[in-house]
Amino acid sequence: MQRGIGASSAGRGGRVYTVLQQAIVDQALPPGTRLPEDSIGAQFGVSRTIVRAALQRLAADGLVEMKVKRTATVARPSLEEARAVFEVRRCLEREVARLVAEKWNDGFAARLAAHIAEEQQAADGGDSKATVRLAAEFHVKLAGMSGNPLLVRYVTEVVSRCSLILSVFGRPHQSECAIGEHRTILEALAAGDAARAAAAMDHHVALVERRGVGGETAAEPDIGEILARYLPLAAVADA
Amino acid sequence: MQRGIGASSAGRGGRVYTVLQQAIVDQALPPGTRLPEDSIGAQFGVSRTIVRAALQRLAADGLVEMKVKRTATVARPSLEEARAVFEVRRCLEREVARLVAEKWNDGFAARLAAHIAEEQQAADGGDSKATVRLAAEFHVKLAGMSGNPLLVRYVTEVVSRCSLILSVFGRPHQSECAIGEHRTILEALAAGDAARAAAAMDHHVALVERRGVGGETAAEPDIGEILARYLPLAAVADA
DNA sequence: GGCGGAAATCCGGTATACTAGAAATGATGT
DNA sequence: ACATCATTTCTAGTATACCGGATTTCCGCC
Repeated sequence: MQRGIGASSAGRGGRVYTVLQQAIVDQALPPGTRLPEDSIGAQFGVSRTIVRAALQRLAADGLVEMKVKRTATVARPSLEEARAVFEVRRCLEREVARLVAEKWNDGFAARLAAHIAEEQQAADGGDSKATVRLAAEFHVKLAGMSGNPLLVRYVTEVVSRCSLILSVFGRPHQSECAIGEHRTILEALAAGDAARAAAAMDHHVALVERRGVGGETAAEPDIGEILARYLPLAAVADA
Repeated sequence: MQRGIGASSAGRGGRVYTVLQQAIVDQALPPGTRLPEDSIGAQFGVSRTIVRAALQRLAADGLVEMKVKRTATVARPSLEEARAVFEVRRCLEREVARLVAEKWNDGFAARLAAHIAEEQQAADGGDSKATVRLAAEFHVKLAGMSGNPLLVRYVTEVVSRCSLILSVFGRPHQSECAIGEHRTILEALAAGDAARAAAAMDHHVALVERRGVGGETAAEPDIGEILARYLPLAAVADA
């Protein structure tokens, strides 16, 4: 599993799209980062045409913001957007759980068990980047088992956006998906209990949301307040 | 309400996108229709760059097919795709019903009643094109009332695709959305009964699917079988 | 007369040139 | 010393040129 979340289409533009998407969900490119078409094109050895197409796709996915005549930036989701995305995600993933339970077979069980083992290994090894990526892939893999390509597309999109959201609102270096919760889902599916699987999934997504966005209103990152917190340090540095 | 389903973004490319989308869901451009970038650009007085971007968006929406090095065409959904789209649509619209029931208020009631009246008027006037368009807009409007922009986007997409699907599999000139079913949904919402509203919506979408795609497997349009049906006619013509 | 291949044509993929608007930088006056 | 305005630079929007692959057309051959 070298690939990230989305298997891209066009050979050339697809590369740019995939790399950018991975970089964004991996938080290698934090929200607000400028994404000038020229420099990115130079980086990849392609023209602006290609980069532009990739950025437009990313914008459609909600991962980058493209305002007219302004340099594209990595999206900085608002709290409302975050809630909206999680709301849709819960709805979609409940359906995924239902459908996968319906179509359940031993191959699924084996694949998911292997995936969870991989997650455990990454977590044990302290590889937090891999942990986050594998957690997201768990959900996409599950969606794939529903046999519904549109559902896969939507889940992929919504999971990616959740990663971005967590990078804005979540406490850093916190594993978003408790592996145990994935195990619980797998168990419910293996038991052939669609309702329990859907409930477990719903609960899991709710927990991810709570861990990431938090129960309170948590206010937009206020630049003034942040700087104020640094004033004492500046005073020390001055002395 | 002059606009069709999607309010587009960029002034220039948005125009092309919107017009093409409308033309496709109105079945003015039947599935399989070639969409050469040059001629479309000439038509709109813009360059291929713009048209290409619009086509790419449409392709992402599942309304056009873009294979490499091949002229884009209006998508011709397969039966499996059709089922997949309806499956997701049911899931999304159930959620819409739930959410709208939660946020219900008199303004919503008035707006929906007015919309349904418009539908009735179009149906009475025998304007089948308007009837179809208004039926689709009912669902998008409802989604808008959920207050969830992502949900609106997904519902819009999925409803558009359903229109296209019905144009392939549905009997022609059949009103897809019985207006009575819309009224039933409105009543359930007005009664503040979220569960009943969700059920009514689910039932409605299921009916739309049944009317369009049909209950049986109905097999892909088999070119051989279709031609065979014409053989007797050819014999007569020969005589 | 229908079939297969070569030439001509069409058309999509990509790079690039040009324009103009936005942001950054520096100059000028109070 | 600061604010305002001019200038310069950066970069997005769009058109267009060029290339190569796909499609069609047409001609000669069986």
